Amino acid sequence: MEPGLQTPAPKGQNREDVRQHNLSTVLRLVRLAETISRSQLTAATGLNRSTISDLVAELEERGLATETEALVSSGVGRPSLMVSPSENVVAFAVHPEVDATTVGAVTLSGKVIAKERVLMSKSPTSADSEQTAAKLISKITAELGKEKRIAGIGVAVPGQVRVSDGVIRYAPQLGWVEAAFGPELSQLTRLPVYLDNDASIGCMAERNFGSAKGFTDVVFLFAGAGGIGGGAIVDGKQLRGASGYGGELGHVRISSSTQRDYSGFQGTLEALVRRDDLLELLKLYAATDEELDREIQTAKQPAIREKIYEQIDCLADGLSNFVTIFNPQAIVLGGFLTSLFNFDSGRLIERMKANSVGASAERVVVRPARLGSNLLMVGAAELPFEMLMRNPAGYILESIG
Amino acid sequence: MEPGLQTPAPKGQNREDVRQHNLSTVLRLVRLAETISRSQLTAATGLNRSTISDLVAELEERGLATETEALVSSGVGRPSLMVSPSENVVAFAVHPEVDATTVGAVTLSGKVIAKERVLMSKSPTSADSEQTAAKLISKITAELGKEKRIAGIGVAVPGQVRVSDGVIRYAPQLGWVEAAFGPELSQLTRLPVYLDNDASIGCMAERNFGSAKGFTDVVFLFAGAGGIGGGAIVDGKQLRGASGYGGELGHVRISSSTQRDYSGFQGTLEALVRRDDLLELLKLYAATDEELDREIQTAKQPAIREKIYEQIDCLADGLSNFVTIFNPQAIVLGGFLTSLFNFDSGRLIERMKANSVGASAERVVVRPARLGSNLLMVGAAELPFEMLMRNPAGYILESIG
DNA sequence: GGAGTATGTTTGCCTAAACAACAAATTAGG
DNA sequence: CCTAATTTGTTGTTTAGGCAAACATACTCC
Repeated sequence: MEPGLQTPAPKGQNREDVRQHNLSTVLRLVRLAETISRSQLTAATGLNRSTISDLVAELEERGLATETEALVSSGVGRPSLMVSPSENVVAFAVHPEVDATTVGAVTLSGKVIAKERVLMSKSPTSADSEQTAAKLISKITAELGKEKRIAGIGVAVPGQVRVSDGVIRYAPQLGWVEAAFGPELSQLTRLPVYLDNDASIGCMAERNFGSAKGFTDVVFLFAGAGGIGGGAIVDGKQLRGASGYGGELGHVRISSSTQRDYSGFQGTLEALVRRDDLLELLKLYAATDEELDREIQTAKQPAIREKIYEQIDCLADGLSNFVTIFNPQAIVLGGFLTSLFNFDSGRLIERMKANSVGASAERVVVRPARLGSNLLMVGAAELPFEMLMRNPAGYILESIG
Repeated sequence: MEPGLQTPAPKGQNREDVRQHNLSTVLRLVRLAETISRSQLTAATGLNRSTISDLVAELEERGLATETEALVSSGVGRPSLMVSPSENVVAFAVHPEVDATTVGAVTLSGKVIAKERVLMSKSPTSADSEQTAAKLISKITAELGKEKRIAGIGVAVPGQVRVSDGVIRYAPQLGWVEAAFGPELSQLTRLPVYLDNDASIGCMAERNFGSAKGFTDVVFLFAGAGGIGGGAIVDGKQLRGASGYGGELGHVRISSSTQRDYSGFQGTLEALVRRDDLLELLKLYAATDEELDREIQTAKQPAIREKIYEQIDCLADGLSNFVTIFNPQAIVLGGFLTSLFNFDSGRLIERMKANSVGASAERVVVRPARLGSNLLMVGAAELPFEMLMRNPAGYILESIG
């Protein structure tokens, strides 16, 4: 074995793991379908009727799923019982930004049942944001029914995260370096805290509940004030790479331009597709995405339209590369990129297909993101829910009070 | 569910699957280590001593592994028995090219025990190559000992393959379109045939037996006469994408240059890093990789050195993107790219790191490929071996005679 | 050569999935 | 409305296969 090698880690499977795997599979299917009959579960898993019965019973017993009678009959035979994810299992989502901190409560079924946003003084420290988040969490907790149970906290970080220990390695807009946000928030709230990069979280959210629901191979790009973030799902799993920093699609070089992006790289997607450039041309300062979108869709001035087309072309070049590399089923565009897409999706897609390997381009669909302002809430909550789903029987949910 | 959606396919796990999974895990570990003690297997898998004993016994019974006594003792206690992959399990590798067809026989342990190359008349049809391959296979089979058993045939295709049905979709250099190479060769030989793109196969070979052995996240690039092929291993698995055409890393656009690659795409890695350009400058025509390498390493003329540096820089830009996207543990360079690497690896790596996300670039290693002329033989044989390893108890090996 | 230690082997146990038989709830058809 | 056909849920039994414990074996160290 050579140094630096990660564990080969094809761990053996014992009997308990089988149960865990099957519970996990069933719970994932239930969440994916929102509501699904027991007979559909047997068909989808290949497990025996009685085994599904047993597994669903265990999920129900643990408060993770609920069974109801079928509303509409589906033909001949005894109607099958319907299974849904429990509405009483909740996770908190935290999104620290430079001007505000947002906290939400999201159910296992993906519904945002509470959301609070607090404006922050200029450039908060990591500790500031942690305390604000902790306060909001305790406030929201107090308003939740006693029957709810908490899976944990997920944090969407605008920067690089060391997923292993929950430390924010570098968040340029916030000015945080090596901030122990995860461990500290966990100490404040006495809840398990999981962190990830905001773009990765958005990608997962759109895959699980948005425009790319159920797909196994997805590319996600999001443009906001801080540049372009990206994420990819490869064969059903988030692309992370060896140390967890993979999928930084905004920093992919697509041109010889010397224009730099917010991290200083030249000719990258982020350097060439810039929300700020359009805002400046439109003389809009501090506009929301909605305002910017209105201006773009109704733009008349040739100079502005030309700039928009230029950006669409650059975006298309970036997408070409991702199609060639990933051969995805879907590409999801969020934030400001949605405006570019809506302005002339035909041009975008045509140019994308012209410059990518044909076999891969044939089937890919390009779509705007669907989750809007709930994107990061839903996605961040997926972090603790993912932990729960990996081991439904072993994961400990915190009761309220 | 929406049309075009792939099966969510989180299949349930029944009892037999556990046995299959464990046999598979053990066999993979045995192959990875070449020879490994039973006690190391218990440690690596987490399975019980008696379970490992049982699993190894089954592998031995099926002729997939052999047990020997330890040669050197490893300290206190009873010495553990050593397990190795069987030398009697063999797969054939086929590599059809425009001027020749090569067939090899490779053992489960990754040794090439026979190799035959037949020159072809100008531009053979798919049927020509199939027949040549079938003849070589039967010739080699006759020379193999009767105790050998055949896992099947793997074909390394210089082009796009529809892995699902073994049809070659498009092989530009050979001029084949929609050629049913797999089914037809299977009919001729009465053996199972699996096909894949040559670059993907090279990637897998270097990961399993070469410079990237044991790594979980690898980028592989190979430059030959036909351009640049690439492949990636993501989280231990070959990157394929939704329809199997992913990982075409040579066609990734890295510059605004209008120079076209062999598939007509502008500004791609393949368009800018060209073996042909150097051959022309060096006035070498039809040189082997070895000859070209000698000329490159000893190049004195400024014009030539400048061209080499230019290509190194372009290669570095491509690698930057792959580092940013994949955050791999290793990048493996094969064929002509090895010569560029050896000419000035410092410059290559420095420029690569300067233009990629720092956190990902920190740890990546860049290495020349190690398997040389056996690359595609070893890699193609992995296709049937992979099938065997997925289900060691169920996969049928053909006896000779 | 005896103590200590790690591994191989054998036996019975236990978990969880499969199976079979039966009960229940629906549709279809007269 | 009643019966047959069909599908699903439920219950008790069977079985595969991993695990633990007890014992045997082969090595090192003193």
